[in-house]
Amino acid sequence: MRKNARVGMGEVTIQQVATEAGVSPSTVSNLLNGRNHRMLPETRQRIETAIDKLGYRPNRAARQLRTGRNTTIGLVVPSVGNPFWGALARHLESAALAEGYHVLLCNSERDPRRERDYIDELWADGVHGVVLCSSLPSLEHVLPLVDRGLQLVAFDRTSQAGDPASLVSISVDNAIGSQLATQHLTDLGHRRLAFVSGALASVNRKERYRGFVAGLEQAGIDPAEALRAPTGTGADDFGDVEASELGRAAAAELVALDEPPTAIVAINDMCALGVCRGLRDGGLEVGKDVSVVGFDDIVLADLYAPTLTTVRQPMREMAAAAFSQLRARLDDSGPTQGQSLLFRPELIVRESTAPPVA
Amino acid sequence: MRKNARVGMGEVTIQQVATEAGVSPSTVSNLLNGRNHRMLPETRQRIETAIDKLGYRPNRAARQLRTGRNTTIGLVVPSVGNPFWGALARHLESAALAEGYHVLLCNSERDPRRERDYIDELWADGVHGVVLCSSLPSLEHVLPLVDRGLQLVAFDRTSQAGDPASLVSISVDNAIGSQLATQHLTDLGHRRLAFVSGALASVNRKERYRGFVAGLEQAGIDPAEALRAPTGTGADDFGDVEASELGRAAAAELVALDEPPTAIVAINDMCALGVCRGLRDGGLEVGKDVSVVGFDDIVLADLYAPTLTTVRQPMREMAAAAFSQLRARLDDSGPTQGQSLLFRPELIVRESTAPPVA
DNA sequence: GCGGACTGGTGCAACGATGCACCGCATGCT
DNA sequence: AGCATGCGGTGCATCGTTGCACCAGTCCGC
Repeated sequence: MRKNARVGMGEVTIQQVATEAGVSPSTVSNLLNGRNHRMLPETRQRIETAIDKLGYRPNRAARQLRTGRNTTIGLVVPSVGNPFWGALARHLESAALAEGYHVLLCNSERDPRRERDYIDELWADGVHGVVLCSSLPSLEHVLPLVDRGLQLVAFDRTSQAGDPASLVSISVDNAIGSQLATQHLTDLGHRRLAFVSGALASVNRKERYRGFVAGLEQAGIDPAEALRAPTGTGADDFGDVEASELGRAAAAELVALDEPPTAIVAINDMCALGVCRGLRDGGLEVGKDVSVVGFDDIVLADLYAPTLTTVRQPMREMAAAAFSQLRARLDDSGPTQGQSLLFRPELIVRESTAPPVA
Repeated sequence: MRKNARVGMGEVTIQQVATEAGVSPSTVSNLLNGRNHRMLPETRQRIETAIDKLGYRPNRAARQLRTGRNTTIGLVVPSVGNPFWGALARHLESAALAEGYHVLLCNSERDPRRERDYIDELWADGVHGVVLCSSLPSLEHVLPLVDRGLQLVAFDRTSQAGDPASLVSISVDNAIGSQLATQHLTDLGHRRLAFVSGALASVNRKERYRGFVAGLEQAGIDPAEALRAPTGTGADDFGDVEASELGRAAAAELVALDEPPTAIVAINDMCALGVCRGLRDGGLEVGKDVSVVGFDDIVLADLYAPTLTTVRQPMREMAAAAFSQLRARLDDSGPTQGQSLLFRPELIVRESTAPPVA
């Protein structure tokens, strides 16, 4: 038996496998790492039998220490409590699993300091590839590690001028998405629209607003006449539940106007759900008195009452792309050039939008 | 400079710090591990300066290889895409972070094989503590590793007779929760209730049903008269979005009855949302014609229209407990006894429940 | 019968951090 | 003088895996 005294400790080592199979550890290692071109089939067989019998699993820490490689990637999101990020986490993990990679989960809670600390920790863990969902316009807080070789994929954030050269950016085309949403509303006959969002602090929020404006212009509506809510939102309006609270407050504001909008474009689905709630509080019926469009197409969009018209982000594909980009850079270890992937959004029409009543 | 040729590789070692500070690696290690009772303040200072200057972070792989310890715990959930599990992931990660631990995320997608493979992988990674959210009544598929020393916390699953002795179970008291929900409905005057759920395959589903029955009995209603939907649900009805689909189908069934129920207890919130949708499809108004109660209190319960009356699970506290239990067992490395923690659920009354119309 | 190639493996020195055993020196006690 | 004790550190073997360098044996060609 093993000499280790602790209850049934079962860390089987390559050495034990080697002994069991009557070969040297090197040979076992060779087999494990596919260097088996010059190995007798019977030797191979013996080793495999020994591995099965002992239930051997290579120790990752030792392997990583030796090779410097590893099969863990980091995922930094504002909060997995938010269904949108939850969906990303799920699909990313799924893509990673298919290639034998693992995902280390980090919730930044939208705190830049936490975001940065996490990336430091990941680096210390030997994680060299991270999918970062940052709300911050600048990535300078992680630049030192990128210089040291950290591979970074920015998700839900288009690339910016100051970004590191090696950065990969993955995002839906926010402007187009918003424009599709807006166009859908104007096509239905709406002329009095409102855009609901917190401060346009992040890149993609700005883009979405840009798409909204473009959509209006296309329909011959003066963007200056369009509404923005909630007003006086220069402050920190981040958060998840908060997004819906914000939508609700915005809706309350809009309802109180002399001439309320007949259609509302919300910055995302959570916000849109809040808007719906706020409208209902104000005695209006969504999908009848007022139309509402969201963004993201989270699971609940199709569950809500009324079901929510929204702009879908192809999450599965985007997550898969994030992983494969990361993986390619991790493997080749060559100084690959950064790039930007913009996915095409899709308008999903449901019940929350309809022609204006008047 | 460093001899490593790869672009600006920045893996600073303890040796470099030692050289920089003019001491031996052992001394640096001593400081790092709090063995600094016999160290000149100035020596300590020199080392700290060197660490800062070089931006040194201990290599976890090396540390783990040497000590056998590590600060990563595993989390296996059916799917983080589901807001309920997303919330758990978030809170668990938060509790772990506070103590310097990390969370490795695994989506089992409710596949027992995947669940087991993941736990194997985690073990190979040197992860000795796992929070497992299994839908399976039996844990035998992970028993071998538990015997080898794996610390397991079962979440959202009360302990069972066949469970390993060291297992910690954390769950809300499902029976009480369901009973509270049912009692709330009978207090409102409802006499004709239905219970909506997929197959009562898991432990907590059975418990919830038991609470429902208990609630009925308490109100002097014969449980035999209560309805169950959807009918003929012996099969696999797992999944997330599926839960809502199931609720919707069940609602359709119930609406079609000669004497439809006036109140519905759903197995969880996602299911309840589906029920609401199905009722709406059938022309009934939730919170007026029919009352609906959910379970979990996911974020969307308070956003839905109408807002959902539900039974809240104290997720933050439960997640914190899961982590601290795990941590205690990981640190002491003593053969701690297993235990079962049952949290008190709380009924959250919102708009989806009201007295019956008739 | 000697160089060269091939075959099926093995030896060994790392990777970076750890922590026990131990060191030389000074001081105290009897 | 003789021994213990405290101080501020250091030396070294070790964790499990890896992969280059190397080896002994056989076979071939000239």
